[in-house]
Amino acid sequence: MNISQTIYQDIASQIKEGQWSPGERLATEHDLSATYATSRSTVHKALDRLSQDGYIQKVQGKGSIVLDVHRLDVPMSGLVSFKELVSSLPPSQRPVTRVHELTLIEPPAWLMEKLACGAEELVWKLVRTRTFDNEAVILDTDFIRQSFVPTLTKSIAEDSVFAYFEQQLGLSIAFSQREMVAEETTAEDESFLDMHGASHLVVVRSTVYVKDAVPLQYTESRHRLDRFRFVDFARRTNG
Amino acid sequence: MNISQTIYQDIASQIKEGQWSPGERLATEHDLSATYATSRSTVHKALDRLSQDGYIQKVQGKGSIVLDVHRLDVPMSGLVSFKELVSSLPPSQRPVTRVHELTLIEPPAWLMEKLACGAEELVWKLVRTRTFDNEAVILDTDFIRQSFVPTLTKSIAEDSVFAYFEQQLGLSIAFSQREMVAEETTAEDESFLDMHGASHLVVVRSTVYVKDAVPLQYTESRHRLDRFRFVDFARRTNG
DNA sequence: CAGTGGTCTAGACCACAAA
DNA sequence: TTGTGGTCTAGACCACTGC
Repeated sequence: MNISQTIYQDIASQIKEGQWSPGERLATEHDLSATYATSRSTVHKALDRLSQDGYIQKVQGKGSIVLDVHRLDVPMSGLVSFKELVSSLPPSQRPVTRVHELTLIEPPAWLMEKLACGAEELVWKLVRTRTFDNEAVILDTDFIRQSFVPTLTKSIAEDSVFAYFEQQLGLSIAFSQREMVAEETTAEDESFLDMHGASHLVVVRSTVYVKDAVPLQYTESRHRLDRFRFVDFARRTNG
Repeated sequence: MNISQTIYQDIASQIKEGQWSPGERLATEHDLSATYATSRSTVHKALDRLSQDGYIQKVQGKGSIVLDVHRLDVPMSGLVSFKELVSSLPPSQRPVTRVHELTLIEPPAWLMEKLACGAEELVWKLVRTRTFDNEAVILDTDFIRQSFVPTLTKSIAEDSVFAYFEQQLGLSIAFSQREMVAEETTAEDESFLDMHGASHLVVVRSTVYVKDAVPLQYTESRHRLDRFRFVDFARRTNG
């Protein structure tokens, strides 16, 4: 763990645990560099990230002000896997994941373009529903390149494919591009989800990349409108 | 303008203009520091931001790889005002903004909480619709603290309130918190928007803060489903 | 092995806030 | 005026890539 990361984690958890009240000022960068026996640049970098992530607000000439962080809602911004997201919920509210299809397919043309792969390369097709309160409300379809993920099982798919990628396969995710739109309900939505006659749902389409900007996975996640929620934090950057 | 910002802008515009193909490698940080007659740290910071914003992917031991940036869609991520967002569209597709209400009100309790203001402080209520292709599809309601914005006129509201805040009042926005959900159509939506009987819309609620984490404005933006679109880029952070 | 980015240092000067 | 964060420097060592 970096010095910078350590400082970030320390202060972030202090703020999350309520050791700082909103409006209070953190120790100065100068003092923190002494506390952690490091240079001010290193402290500066840590506080920069805290500011980017909404924990503090830095004010030149004044100091670093602790913000109100009851944004424990759904931190869907950033790269958070479904499993991580779910583990922040109380057990009674956790969803059930059901695997409906797990097959190797030959990618159609549109998918070959999304995944930048050839026709000879097989792709895992994974269809899952997420059930909350006995109602299936999210339909996820993943397409994963077999050249990166040779084997995939139902039990992995019921748990977390990302955890499997990172911990078992050593595949580390570099970044993702995501798009959200609302679309009309299809027959497939009707058959997998408890739609109660709703005419639309929110569709999140994303491509996940490993390093070197190589596409690993393309996912379409269809959410029933009343179960959709997205929270975001945007800062005005200095540099 | 910073050295770091200059480097960022230079390379970002080169990539946007297509001077680099996806997959190409930028000059090394060492070479760039010579080119811009600066230190490697400064170049490093600039490339870090390019990587955060999805222009490049940095790979240790290898270099900085240019990514595919046809994410010219709607860069709603980050702090982009409606006016900035619109100016990226061709004139034929630009919306018409109509001001329906511009009044000073006494804030109700829920709003006093959102804006952290007292009952004696008046608040501007601004109701606007955005019309695309002769259809009103977005209904925006803004609540703005009069203590920060003493005067507000219809012509400013038809243009851009953010530009007015920053350029005329010297109020600089520090950050914003935003939430998106889908909700049922109300009678007010029906009266202001061309809903064509749609039962739901996407509601984006946001609070905009100036420095010191002081709330300036609370906004509710209601989008007809078929006109809603959100694009996002998430990187896996290193530090 | 050489070359790359990742991190860190010890110090400098500047812009801004508060007294 | 003092103290804060913002930026930058010149250099160092490390981790990783690719030959």
